[in-house]
Amino acid sequence: MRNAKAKAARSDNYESDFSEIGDESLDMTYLRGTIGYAIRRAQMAVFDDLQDAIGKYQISPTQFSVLSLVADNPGALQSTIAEALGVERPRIVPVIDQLEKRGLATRVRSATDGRAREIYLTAEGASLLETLKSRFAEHQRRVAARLNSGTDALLAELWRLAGDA
Amino acid sequence: MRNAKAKAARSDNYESDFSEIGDESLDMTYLRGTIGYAIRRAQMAVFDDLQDAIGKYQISPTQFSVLSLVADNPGALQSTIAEALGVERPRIVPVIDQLEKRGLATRVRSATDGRAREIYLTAEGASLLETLKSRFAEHQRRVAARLNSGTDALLAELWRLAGDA
DNA sequence: TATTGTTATACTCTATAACTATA
DNA sequence: TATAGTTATAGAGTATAACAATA
Repeated sequence: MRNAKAKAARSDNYESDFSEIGDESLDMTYLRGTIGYAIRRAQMAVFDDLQDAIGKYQISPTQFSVLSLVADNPGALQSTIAEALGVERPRIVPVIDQLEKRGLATRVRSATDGRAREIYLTAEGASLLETLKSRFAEHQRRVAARLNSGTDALLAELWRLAGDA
Repeated sequence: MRNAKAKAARSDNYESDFSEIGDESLDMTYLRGTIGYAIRRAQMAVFDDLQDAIGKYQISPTQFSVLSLVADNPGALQSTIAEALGVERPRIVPVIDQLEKRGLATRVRSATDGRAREIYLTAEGASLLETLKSRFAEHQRRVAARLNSGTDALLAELWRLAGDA
């Protein structure tokens, strides 16, 4: 399942666990040998687990990223955050909007440059982040337990793929 | 850049390479230690490279997956394809629609079950797929060259993460 | 009654372009 | 003229629900 609703409240008459015909599985030899598809399936599974871990706090992976980034970089500008996360700047606006609306973060107009907004966590935001990090640590332990070699080796390879080794 | 347009025709006055303020990079120690975020960034980079490789053929990663799957499993049903790819069945409909409209695949009503549609590649679809696979192989070589250990070891770990080791 | 494929709908993620206010 | 943030818009991608044809 890829989201909370699917797991929590799937319609009873929508789908049974097994289909009548075509339940033979397909030959996926080719796709299983491709890095792109393997990454996609791994991400689907890891994000599902993450959703289980922090979904009940109504925090998306992106929101979690921003919270942790601002915690370690208080006063960071929105454009700097966007650049660090590798997304375009308009993408960050609604993310901060949500965090601000929930009282987890605040925008502070820069004293030295009136265009810029420094982002800070509120006490509540910092507190929630600690809870989230604790849940996240459980999530990562769960996911890492599936690995054959160590987490650090996988992380190193993933960051190499990301071009930021 | 995450898509073709961004690279090909970015507006000249939209963004320069360096911002005036806030160009210091942030402390990302925490995020860089998380599997979920590392996978996300790796996927972004790998899909960017894949886009470079097959984007000019107007084929999305999902379409490529379906083409290769149908090539190795002629006559596969839409529901079986959806299940193999881990997506809901309605998701497959527009994908097959597109492939059919371009003459790359065909729907054939099953002789034994009038509800089912068997999917086959056309000669043109099979031909294009061969071209795409050749381009894909270059893409995979390029991406794999970033790795420290071998591709097979990474694939094994990714499929373990995906819960399908 | 159940299943395959489909349509309708909605929500998320993402990017681009253009606007505002400041510099 | 350039930059930070914002707004508006559009296009993927994904899921859920309900429907038509068939079983």
